[in-house]
Amino acid sequence: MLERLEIETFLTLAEELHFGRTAARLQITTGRVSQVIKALERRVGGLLFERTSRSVRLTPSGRRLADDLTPLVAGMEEALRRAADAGKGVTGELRAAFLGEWTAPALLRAVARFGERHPDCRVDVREVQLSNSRASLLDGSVDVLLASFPFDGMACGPALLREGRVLAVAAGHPLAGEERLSVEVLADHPVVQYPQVTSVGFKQDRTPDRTPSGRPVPKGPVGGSFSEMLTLVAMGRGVLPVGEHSRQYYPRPDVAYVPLHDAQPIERGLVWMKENTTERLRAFVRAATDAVGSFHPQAYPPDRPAVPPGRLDV
Amino acid sequence: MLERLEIETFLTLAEELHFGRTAARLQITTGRVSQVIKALERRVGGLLFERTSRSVRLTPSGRRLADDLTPLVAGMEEALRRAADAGKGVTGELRAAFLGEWTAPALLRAVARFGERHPDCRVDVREVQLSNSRASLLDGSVDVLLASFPFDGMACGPALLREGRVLAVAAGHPLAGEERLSVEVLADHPVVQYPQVTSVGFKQDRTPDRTPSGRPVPKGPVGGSFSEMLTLVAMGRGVLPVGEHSRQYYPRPDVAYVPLHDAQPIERGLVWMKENTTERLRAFVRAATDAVGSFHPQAYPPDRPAVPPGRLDV
DNA sequence: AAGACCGTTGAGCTAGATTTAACGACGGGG
DNA sequence: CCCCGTCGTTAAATCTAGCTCAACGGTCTT
Repeated sequence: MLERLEIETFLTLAEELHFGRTAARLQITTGRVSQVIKALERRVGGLLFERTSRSVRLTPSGRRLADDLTPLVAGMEEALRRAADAGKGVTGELRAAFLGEWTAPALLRAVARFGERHPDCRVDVREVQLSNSRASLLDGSVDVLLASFPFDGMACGPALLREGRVLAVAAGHPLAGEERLSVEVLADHPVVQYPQVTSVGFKQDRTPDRTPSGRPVPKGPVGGSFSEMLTLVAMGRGVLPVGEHSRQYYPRPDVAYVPLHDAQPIERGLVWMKENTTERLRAFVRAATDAVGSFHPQAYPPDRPAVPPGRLDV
Repeated sequence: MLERLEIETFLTLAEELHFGRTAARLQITTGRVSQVIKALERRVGGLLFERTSRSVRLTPSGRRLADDLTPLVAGMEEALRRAADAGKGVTGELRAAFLGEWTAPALLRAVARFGERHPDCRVDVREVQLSNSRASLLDGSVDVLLASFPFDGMACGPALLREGRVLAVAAGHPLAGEERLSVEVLADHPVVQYPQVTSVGFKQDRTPDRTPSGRPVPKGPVGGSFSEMLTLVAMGRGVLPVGEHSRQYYPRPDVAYVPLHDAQPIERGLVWMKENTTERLRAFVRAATDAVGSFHPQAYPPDRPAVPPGRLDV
């Protein structure tokens, strides 16, 4: 028997023929992919891939193994699905939530797709706030949540939404007139801070304490909610990197949005407590991925073109 | 996808319907079996086994899942075997060794069975000594070894040989006339020690430093080889617990063997470096298991009757 | 009533999985 | 021609979660 990771790594690499993309899809590092494939090859006693730093190709026995394994994996997932159906695992109820109303359409698309596939399962959709998002997962009042990555301590699926970042500044701010900015400017202005309840990883992503070049970022005042934070920006108390969608969803005459051309995109996707990763939940994640398309973690472009947030009508 | 351990645990339990035997076969603890099955059930969303402390039964969905999974696992192993064949993984050469000539017949049986299944693979059989057994695996001059458990730091297959223990004492020793003894007597006489090169786990098993009740065992002189150790016994320098086979293979007028009625049996099986667990090696372990029968770790009786060492003619 | 057997549970540890970072190979562009 | 960016590999460092251990409660036997 092979380990799950060995099978998944092998089949993914056989499909992608690229270590970096394989790693991104499996949420591991390229080093790990290399190790796993190598171990598999040592075990089998022959090469499965011919690879240079320039190309990756299946060997004949590699192709054969991939062809043999693919239907078996499909069968295994099918068997599991049947067991979950029989055990009422994909029926019953699922509580899904979104965080920030502009993401609701994406979630509703996922819910619709899931509903087609599993008509027996009731899905509850609700909204959570920045302040209670974590608690709602922890106390079980929500099973799965569409939220920004990273969401520390939770399991997460692939990214479903991706958008560029813009810097929110007061209308009269010296930077307000710029065409585009570098994230390096964060070192020169106080940055409004997210509330305490949000996770360190999240804050680090949105309001890093250092610029990429290592310069410290001055901390501005803390806001309790997103609109409160925007108000602080409008008052000139600080600047705030936000997602592009804010332009459309939070147009304010007293706030200007300037593109940050060298920032990593913001990614959003489904998160849940890994302690209760049920088959039902997996089915929902699959439905969501199929319904809205997915991105693999930064650095490797998606195979299909990005779905612009604005076009996400249900 | 399921983890390998989940699949194996589930299928083994479905077959054994007993947590203890399942754990023994998989070389894990019953607690782990319980955890894994529970996790699987949580994931599927329903019970797979109905169990009391008295009985374990498959539920309908459990039976269904087992029936679905079994052929898939078989297919996976078949695919792997084919890949190994194509990649020359089960051809080439395999170096197998025995430790103590009386175990040679068992190894030769295994070699014969393996030869039938894999005529393309040349098998070299050789003998190693207590003193160089570990080194021969480490330096790659031997791939797999039939030796006593435990063999620290090496991977091992199921036990293939099992025998009771007897205490070797000098012919004139006060204990020489006894019918049977308890291992507790070890506390009352110096015990001849195995050479330094053997592993701590092995020495602990053969010449423990405490009796089961916790009394310290006095250490006698160290011998460099088995016959040297027996000579020390004959000289009255100490006693030595050995396997029953010694009666037949090391009959000495100056040494008496007295059964230890409450000692765990000595187990022997194949050991190898887990860093190069190749498909070829696995095939050999399977062949050996099929050829000589296997025991699962102490405590749970084997399904088939033990093959007495004396009957192991090739 | 006591004891043997069995599955469960939670705390705790350690081995193994995974990451990190440095490296060498390979092409393309200036 | 050389430098730079991309890519896969590797060894060492890190840390997680897989696993064991031990205590427990239930069940059947004598």
